[in-house]
Amino acid sequence: MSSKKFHASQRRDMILTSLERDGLVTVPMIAKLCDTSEMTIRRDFDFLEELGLLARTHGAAILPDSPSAKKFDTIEPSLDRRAILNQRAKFAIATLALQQIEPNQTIALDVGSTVFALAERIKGLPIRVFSTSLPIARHLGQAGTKVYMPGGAVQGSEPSIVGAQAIEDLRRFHFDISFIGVSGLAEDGFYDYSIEETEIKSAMVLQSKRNIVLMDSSKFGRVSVARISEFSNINMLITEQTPPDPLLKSLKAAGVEILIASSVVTKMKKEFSNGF
Amino acid sequence: MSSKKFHASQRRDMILTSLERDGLVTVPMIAKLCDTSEMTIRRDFDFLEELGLLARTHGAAILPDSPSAKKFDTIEPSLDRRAILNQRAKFAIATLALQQIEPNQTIALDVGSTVFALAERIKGLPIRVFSTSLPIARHLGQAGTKVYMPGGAVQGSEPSIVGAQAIEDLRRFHFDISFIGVSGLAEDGFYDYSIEETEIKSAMVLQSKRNIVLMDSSKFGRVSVARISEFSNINMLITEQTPPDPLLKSLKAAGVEILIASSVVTKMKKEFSNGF
DNA sequence: CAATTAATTCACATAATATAACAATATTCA
DNA sequence: TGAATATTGTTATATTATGTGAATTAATTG
Repeated sequence: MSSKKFHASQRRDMILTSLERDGLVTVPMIAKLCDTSEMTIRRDFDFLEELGLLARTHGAAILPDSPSAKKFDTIEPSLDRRAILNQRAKFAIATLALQQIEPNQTIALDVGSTVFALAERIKGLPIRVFSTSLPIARHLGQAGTKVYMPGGAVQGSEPSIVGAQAIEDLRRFHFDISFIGVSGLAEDGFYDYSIEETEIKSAMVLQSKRNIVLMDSSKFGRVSVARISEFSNINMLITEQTPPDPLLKSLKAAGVEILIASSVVTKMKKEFSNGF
Repeated sequence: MSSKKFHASQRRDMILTSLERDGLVTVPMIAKLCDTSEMTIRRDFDFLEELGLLARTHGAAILPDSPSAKKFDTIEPSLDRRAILNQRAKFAIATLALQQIEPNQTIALDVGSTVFALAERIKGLPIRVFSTSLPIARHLGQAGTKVYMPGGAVQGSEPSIVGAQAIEDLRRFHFDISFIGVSGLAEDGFYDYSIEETEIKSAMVLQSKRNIVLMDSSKFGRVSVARISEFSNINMLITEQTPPDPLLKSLKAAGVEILIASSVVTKMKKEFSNGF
């Protein structure tokens, strides 16, 4: 009868389909289904795990615990991957960040995967959102939350709006809180590796009552190309590990409040503890 | 007997047709079908991959994870599917559209999957691009082509910028050509199903020397909520099938030039026939 | 906590497929 | 037409995917 050898892509399709349907697949299951050796299926599992599309356990493969990664595969691969990496930490950071927001405030969201994690949790809330990030605007727009963007240019690796026009547009807005993503933290301030991005971020900071930096600990001590802001303009830093001593001292000296997010996932009664 | 050899374009057509039908084609399959060597088919696969019409894997070729489809629609798989099916038509339309562009022009790109197909082919060219579409801006930005966007709001199902601010920003620009995507064509003009979108499109039309509508034939005779423009403002319509008679007559009466894209895949000497 | 069993990894053999270089053929165009 | 160009076919070589069985690791149980 039909010689039923499938190609790699077909097998992987079948794996993902079964996985979505049943929530769990075993190696022998798929091996029989595809009429192939178990080793091959194991290698397929490895491959799909690399992409974050499934998680392996002993004896089976299950859905990955990455809610954002899978559903929104419109996200840029690079961002996508970064987001998966420290997803737990980012989620915890976003949770703390969320608690800083109050109803009917106007919030500015910068670019970056950590800020994106916050955007994911923000949807549907009664707030006004402004962002320079294309993925964030798109994601929230799709979810029914209106997002305002400045005009300007999209250019370079980051999917965000930059340039003189964007900065000028920004000046017409005022925010209750800006959430800033950064790529470096040194003793004299926060850094980013793109000059265009830092210009925007700096402008954003100036238009906000409060400025909160979101960063995961991997960026501690990293100095990038350009400085976004001195510590004195930043009111709060939310991260998931205590910064090393010299940095900590500088931050505290400048009056930056520091929140450490515990990555332990706790169940919350409501989406908010602050009365939303 | 009929061991007639096919021409390259015929083979490529057969490849794409098989691919659309089965979702996967192998080199030996097509080689037998076309009575030609496997090497030739591999070269055809390479060629079609370059154009983004298929994706190669070891041992087979599969549907590309259609950038145009995926990026436009995060949730609905059925829509996704349709986009893949019409991909060839969109590609052909985009090819003709490309030939309307000349070096150093300023081009406005509207939203929609057909316009996105054009954006995909535009990258790297020496032109200035303006767009209200988030996916297009992002895609081109990533590819190194700078894109200007208006400020405004992102809201609703379409990932694009709309609203009063966007329209105001638009008025400061002037374009050599606007490429407009539409969702309906009736005897009295072009239509779209979102009122916000039509406002933007109309504004865009007013800022352009030439206006070119890109649409595939599935939209013929479909009337949506709001009219974008009368025919008289549109200079050209590019599609892949001749519109039915009443429409055709109205279009011609209004002086709209009509280009019918042939979906036969042909090799081009250069990326452009118009001297780029 | 061994002892057992199942699952996984590893290393290697083999088959399938891809690539590169060049020869042969067809096509184009002056 | 004949030279120039592009396409196709052939072969040898490299790369990749898969299968097998032994060695290793993790879970289970008495």
